[in-house]
Order: sequence, then C-alpha cells, then structure tokens
Amino acid sequence: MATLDHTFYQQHDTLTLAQLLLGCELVHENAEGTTAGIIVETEGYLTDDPACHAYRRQTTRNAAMFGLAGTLYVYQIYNHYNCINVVTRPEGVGEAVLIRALEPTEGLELMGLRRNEAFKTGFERYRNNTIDATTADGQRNLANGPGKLTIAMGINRAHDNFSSLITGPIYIRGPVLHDFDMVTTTRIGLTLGADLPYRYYINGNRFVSKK
DNA sequence: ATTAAGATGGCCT
DNA sequence: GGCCATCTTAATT
Repeated sequence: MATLDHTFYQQHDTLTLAQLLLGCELVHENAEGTTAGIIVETEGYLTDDPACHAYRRQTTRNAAMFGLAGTLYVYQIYNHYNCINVVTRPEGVGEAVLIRALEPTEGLELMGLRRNEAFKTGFERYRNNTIDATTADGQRNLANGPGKLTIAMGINRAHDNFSSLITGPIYIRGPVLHDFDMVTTTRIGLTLGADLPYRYYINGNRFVSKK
C-alpha cells in the first residue's frame, strides 16, 4: 500500500483525517528493524479547541504542531510518556491527530523487546512486568495506548519530534483495513473540551485502549 | 465493576 | 503554583 503523501495530509480537515487514518498502517524502519501497526484509535485536536496544545500560541513545546501537514509532533505527557500526533493543517494553523492505539502487524518481537527494556530500565515503572509477544494477550498489550505505542515503535521526542511522515523513516501507509464500523466518542484524559466528540475508533477491535 | 491513588517533571501562567 | 492528550496496582462497591 502506498505511503501517504503531503497532498493527502493537506487535502482533508483535521477531524476527517482522524477518521481516514483509522485502518492505515504506521511504520517505523530503523537500525533495530521494522515495526508497524494498524491505527485503530485516534483523536482530533483543533486550533479553537481548549484541549489543544496549540490553542493559545506557539511555544517551543508545541512548535511542531505549526509545521507542514504530515509532520510528526511528539510531546511528553505527565513529562514521562511520549505521545505522537500527525500534524494536519497547513503551516501555521496548529491542528493535529493523536494516535492512541495500534494493532501490531510487523516486528512484534522487537516491540516486545522495547517494552521489556523499558520495564528493565525503569522508564516503565513496574520493573517486574514483562510482555510475552508470542501470546495473544501480550500482543494486545504491546501498543494499546498512546504511551505504550511510542515505546513499542521506538519513537521518542528527542529524536522524532518534527520528523516528516512523508520522507520517513516513520511514515503511514494507506488503508489496509476497509470494512469496519467506526465509533465516535469524547476524548480521554482531559477536562477542557471533554464534551467534544473528537475521538474515533474501530468498533470491536481489541487493541483499542478503552471502550 | 468502578474508583482511587501514585510515579513522573516539564511547560505555561 | 497549577495543570496535565498515561499507566498500573490496590481498594472499594
């Protein structure tokens, strides 16, 4: 399936893109190997939306959100976990789609190694936790949340903020899942804009972070 | 089943 | 000084 290009990212408004990205495949190729997963859960963040990091003005933290459509915005949540967003609108606007969960498709073993390494180093706090990527339950737990998926995919803010999804090495391939029902709900973990229905996920998919 | 609580620490006002 | 776009375990219905 073709890599999504700048035209695609620029062509649609943010909430439409949040829906169109469901079923597409996020890929990261680096020296460790290739990991990939189907996007099963997203949230839109708009420039006139009080929960959006770009709501007030551009700062060093949110600068990537004001970049070209197709830029990756990586931020730290609770200054610990990383979360990744796809910048959507033209330069200077400040809108993005948060990728909240993946159904792993490639490099599951490497994803498991990364998660287990994070437990070992204490980046993930519960040091005696381990993930067995050969079991169904282990696979479900690899990337079923925004903080977990960045670890599994080997993405962090220092290296990958401002990265271009158009040129890689992190990129998104066009839809690999087509026939599914989409659920629209309110977003997770915020108080501002909590009533806005900007969260989308694939109905019945067991890799979605929360029902 | 739902709720609470704690680790974590930079960024913005 | 306050606010978090999280995740897990423990406690409570």
